[in-house]
Amino acid sequence: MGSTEKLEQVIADAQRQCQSRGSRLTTKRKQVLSALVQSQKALSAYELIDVYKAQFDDSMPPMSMYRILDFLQSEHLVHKLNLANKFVACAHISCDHAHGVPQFLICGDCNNVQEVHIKPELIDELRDNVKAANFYLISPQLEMNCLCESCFEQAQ
Amino acid sequence: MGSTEKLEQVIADAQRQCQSRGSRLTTKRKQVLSALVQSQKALSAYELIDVYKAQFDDSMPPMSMYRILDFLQSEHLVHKLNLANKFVACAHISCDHAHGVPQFLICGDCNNVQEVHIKPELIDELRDNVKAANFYLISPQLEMNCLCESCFEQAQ
DNA sequence: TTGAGAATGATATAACCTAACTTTTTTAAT
DNA sequence: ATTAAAAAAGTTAGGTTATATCATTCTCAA
Repeated sequence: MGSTEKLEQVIADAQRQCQSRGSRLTTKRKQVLSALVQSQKALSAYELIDVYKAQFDDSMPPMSMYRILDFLQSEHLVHKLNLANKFVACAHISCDHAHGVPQFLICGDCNNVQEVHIKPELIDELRDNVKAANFYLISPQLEMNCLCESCFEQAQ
Repeated sequence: MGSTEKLEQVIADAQRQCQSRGSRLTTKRKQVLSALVQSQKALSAYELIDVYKAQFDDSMPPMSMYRILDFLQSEHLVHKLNLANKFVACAHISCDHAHGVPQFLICGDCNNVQEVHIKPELIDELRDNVKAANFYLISPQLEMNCLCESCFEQAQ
């Protein structure tokens, strides 16, 4: 599957998911998601504004971008990486299986991001830690400060 | 042990640790650490400036606060919580055992923080995930979005 | 077709963080 | 004690990230 078809597939799936949840993937939201899906790395809201400007020849105020990103996060189509204050498209929009807990490997140099899955048993253990401390887990997303292969090699 | 003695103990231990590493826990650094140790919750750099002002009747520019926080982090006396853009004193300054990987449970309502330890086997598994993706782990600190017991009960 | 709610626009500003240069303080060698 | 080097802290300025608030436009269903 070429990258264009893959993008279209992802957008179509996102569209369907929103419909089934009674929310609307408007044109702007679709454009922002599309830009993020195409990006090879995590982007800040302001970087995304620049990409949006370039790609769609239209401006977008920060407020709107943040609102759209909030929406996409609430639909689980986009994740915010707090380690980097940047955003990535969910890597599993077009997957069948239910989404498990994501573990994000973030390259501190180039902001390249890998989204991998975590074994449920592992999550259970983390949950046990939480419970033992009398806390209640809201969202178990994990983010880890890494170097990707090429940045790691350059650092040697 | 009362809270005053505990504080003094922690500061003394921090002092010793810095000395043994050839770094200096200056008066200002000590004051900032002390304020953080006494705080029941995570504080932002600017909140910490206010606390510092109130407690020591002295002002501190943001730049200085960030520098001091950088220093304290490099000495492993303070952790930055990226989920909240806030800082906490390490909960194990006065512990004998080597510091394992911390897992931070952050109450999204009141910013109360619990620092717990993670089983080494669990970290190993997370590391395996990283390795399998051809990434190289830099820092494995985990942060989890939670509610503390009392905020959880209030939300019901 | 019209009214309610959702989405977006516009403006302003708050909150977080760092670069770069200056001054002060500390340390260690003379 | 004196002084040069290094470390810490001060100062100024500005960049990045994020949100509050009110106004306008769009969309959908009654």
